Amino acid sequence: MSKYTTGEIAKLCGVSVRTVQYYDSRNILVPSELSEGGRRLYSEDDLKRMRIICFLREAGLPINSISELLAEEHPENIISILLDQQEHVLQEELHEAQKKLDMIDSIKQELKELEHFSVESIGDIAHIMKQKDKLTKMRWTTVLTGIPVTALQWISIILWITKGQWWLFAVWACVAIPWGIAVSVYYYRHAAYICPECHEVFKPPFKEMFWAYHTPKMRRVTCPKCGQKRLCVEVYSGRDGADNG
Amino acid sequence: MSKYTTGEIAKLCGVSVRTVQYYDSRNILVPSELSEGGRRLYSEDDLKRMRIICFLREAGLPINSISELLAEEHPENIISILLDQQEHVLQEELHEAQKKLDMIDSIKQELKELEHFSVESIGDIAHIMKQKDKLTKMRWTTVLTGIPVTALQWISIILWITKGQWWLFAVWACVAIPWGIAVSVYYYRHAAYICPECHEVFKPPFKEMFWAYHTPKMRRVTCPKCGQKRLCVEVYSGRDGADNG
DNA sequence: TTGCTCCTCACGTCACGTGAGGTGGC
DNA sequence: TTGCTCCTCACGTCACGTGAGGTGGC
Repeated sequence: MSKYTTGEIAKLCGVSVRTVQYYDSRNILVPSELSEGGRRLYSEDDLKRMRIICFLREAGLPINSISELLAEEHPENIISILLDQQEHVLQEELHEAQKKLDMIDSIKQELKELEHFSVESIGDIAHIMKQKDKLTKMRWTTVLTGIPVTALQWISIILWITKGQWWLFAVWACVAIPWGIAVSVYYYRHAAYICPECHEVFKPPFKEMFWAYHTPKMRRVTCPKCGQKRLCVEVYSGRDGADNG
Repeated sequence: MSKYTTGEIAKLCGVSVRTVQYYDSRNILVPSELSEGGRRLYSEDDLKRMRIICFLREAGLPINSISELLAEEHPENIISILLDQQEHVLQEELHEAQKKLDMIDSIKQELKELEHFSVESIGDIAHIMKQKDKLTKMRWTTVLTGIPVTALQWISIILWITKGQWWLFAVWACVAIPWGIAVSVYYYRHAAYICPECHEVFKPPFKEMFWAYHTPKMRRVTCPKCGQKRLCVEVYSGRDGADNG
């Protein structure tokens, strides 16, 4: 029976000498013999055991679990449980990593759209991203309730021109005016803006916001903190107060 | 200016009190004030900084990197680098987790096919899985080189029966016999078997192997260690000796 | 006075990596 | 004798979690 040294076992199993020593200290793989000088000597069976340990470690099983498994009289009872648990853990890890990757992609995207970058911009990006879903939902609500109103508008105009039926246009006006008011109030309530200079999150007065120049994502409003009128990124705001988001 | 306690900062940022204290000890978020009793008091700016830290931590950035980023005069220079690095790290993690999941699935698959399970079976599974690709390749080589030989066989038989042309069959025989020998030798050289009882990896004599009953994955051969004739799982073996795999 | 919160040690986590300083074995 | 390998401490990693024992602040 040939005997293997620590280094040989390590090389055969593709791990470091320290790892082999560590498994001894943890009583997971104790050498079957010691030389007179105190060196570890491993048997053929030890090597087989080490191969099993390394294989299970490659699947990510913690050494405690491996230790229990190898000590078990009836390993068939727990191997399936261990594998199922580990599968669960790994799927969690997978989702975690994927979530973080998505975050990083979003941050990169936002970074591109920023003009002046500072540390506080990261806070703005965080704010924008955390409220992104709600903001998107709010915008869709506005657009979707607008579709029937707009449709009614065009139909009524066409009917008025082609057939002289003005009453449908009157109906449209009766619907469109309350709708316009409701949507404006709803939008005002849930929108806030981030100042690109001082990074304040604020709500401008209704009148200013209503008439302000805007793009799909920005609006030209006055920051109450620095007093400047700038193009500010729109974000969702749960309440009327902007500070407690 | 309102001041926040450790617990308030923790709650507002969704972390533990210990985490807030830890960031102080690591000089990442030092409270801007201390009470007379030695309690940490955080300002509004501290809260903003904490939110940035937590946001970057959620993306998985290490606190050292966050610390450097926040200390930097021109963070725009390093934020992109940090994000790229982190993206790399996360993609690695993703692949690692996926690899481990695949392994676990394979182990589960092999477990189902085993009859008697013991700790050593795990070693067998490891052996089977590590050589799986090579074994598959070997089997495909056999099958693919066999296709033209078989095609020639049928064509020559049909020609002989329908048109009485026997010479193509003679050509087939001249090809098929060397091919059969070559394939058998090749297969014998690269196949080994695992005894389901004593878990020995061995090569039976050519003659026994050639005539033995077999299924696609198993062959009924005699284990040289325990001396029993059993259905043994076929594995790939690099050399003639079975021990040094 | 009573809860609640916060404070500082100080050790634990997980599977090793990395020296330091010394020695076995060919 | 000279390399090479191996030995045992013992500390470091990473971002906190978890008590212990004590105290601030309403």
